[in-house]
Amino acid sequence: MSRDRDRDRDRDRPSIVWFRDDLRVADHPALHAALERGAPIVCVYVLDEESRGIRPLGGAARWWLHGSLAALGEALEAIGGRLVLRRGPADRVIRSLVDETGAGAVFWNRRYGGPEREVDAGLKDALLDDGLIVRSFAANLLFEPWTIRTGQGTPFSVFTPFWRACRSAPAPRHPLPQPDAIDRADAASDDLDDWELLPTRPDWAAGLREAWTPGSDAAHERMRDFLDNDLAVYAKGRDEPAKDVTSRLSPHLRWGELSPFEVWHAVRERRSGGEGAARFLTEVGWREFAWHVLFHAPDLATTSWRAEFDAFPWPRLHPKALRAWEEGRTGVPLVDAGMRELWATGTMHNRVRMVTASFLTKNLLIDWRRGERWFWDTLVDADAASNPFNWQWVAGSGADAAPYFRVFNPELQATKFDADGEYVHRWVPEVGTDAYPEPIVDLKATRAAALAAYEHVKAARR
DNA sequence: TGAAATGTTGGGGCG
DNA sequence: ACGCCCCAACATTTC
Repeated sequence: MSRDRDRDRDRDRPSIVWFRDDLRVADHPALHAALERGAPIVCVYVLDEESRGIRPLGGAARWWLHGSLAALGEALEAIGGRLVLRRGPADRVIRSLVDETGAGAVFWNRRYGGPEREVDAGLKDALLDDGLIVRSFAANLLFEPWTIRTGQGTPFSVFTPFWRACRSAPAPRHPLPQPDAIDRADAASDDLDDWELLPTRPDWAAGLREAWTPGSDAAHERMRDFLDNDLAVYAKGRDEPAKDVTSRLSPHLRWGELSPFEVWHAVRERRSGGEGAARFLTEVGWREFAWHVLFHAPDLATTSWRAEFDAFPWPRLHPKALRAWEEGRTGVPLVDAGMRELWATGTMHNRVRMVTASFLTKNLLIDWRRGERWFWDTLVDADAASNPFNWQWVAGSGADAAPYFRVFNPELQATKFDADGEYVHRWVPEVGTDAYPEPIVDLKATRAAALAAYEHVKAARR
């Protein structure tokens, strides 16, 4: 810190704050640091579809990003700032922005995906070589992935001890205050509409608009609503998809409209929430665990975390079966309800995600990567860690995964968690009529076939 | 954060 | 009164 101060001889040269998966103003350490530095600030977001290994955003994600950037722009303008939009390879874009503005410092909050870390590390080196101040901050995870280690010094591969270690680590810091004024430096900006993040032909986003409001204000409002009304019944109600008792905070966290530090402390302050509060924080813990695992296995979206799963004999893909699953036409009511909810709203209830994923990988015997891709394209909350992590969890190839032989029976799951059929009828109104098709596969027979195929994995382990 | 098969137990009907 | 059978309820094992 003091070294930075010594270096920072030109303290009137602007600071650049590079916004990424942290589209908020409150509890934003990089912005906070820039304000403390004192020089005028350039706030920038870079749409990077070119850097090596960066995964292109899915359609639902692009829709969300548009709304979130618009909201962030307004939030910054409300305190005298402005959001500059640029497009291109991030290292080149940021460096040219430094040249244009004569910036003396660049601040950002850390990313944890493999390709993103490479971009950031390369840029940091280049900027330091040019004599700039460069600082990165912990903002989007409660626990930096490399700080949580087993007694052997290795990364965790099982959730429960991981979360126990987190709980005994230094407590997450308190959120930073919301800034009230920004002294801004100007730079040319793209027009958000020119990025064409929103769907046009066809406009499939009507259901998303109805279900969601991207942006930090809506995120904070949703959190308060959840804590006030749902936390008390969360522990029991979270498993029933017809009840709207889940937090629905995942996309807001995905885009950093809300920080996990804000969530952590808001929940802790309502410890009277009791069982619901503890349970909800455990779910936040699974998010942390997914990033911990991804940090140590950056190719999680393409490679089995358990190497022996490479021996799994996935049959040749039946495109019609995949398509039926994607479109909610499998003839299995709970599966179709979930897939239709996903397509319509960009989200799916957690329990139904497990059921639909189990059905794809075990009843249809389709590689989990296919499902992961579809969810990546259609979910508003898919991130580089949670999406592949949870797919591998269901498939059995992942860290602390459900054993492969755990096959969900969609009919039994429906009777257990949607007993009166409310959720199914909401999304599949024609169920029970002639208009609804027979199941495309026999649940019992395909379950047996999946278990038989799994024998190859067991053999490979030996 | 399974499901199904298999095993065990105990109440009650019945001859 | 007693043994036998059935079967639900629950527990354990297996995949």
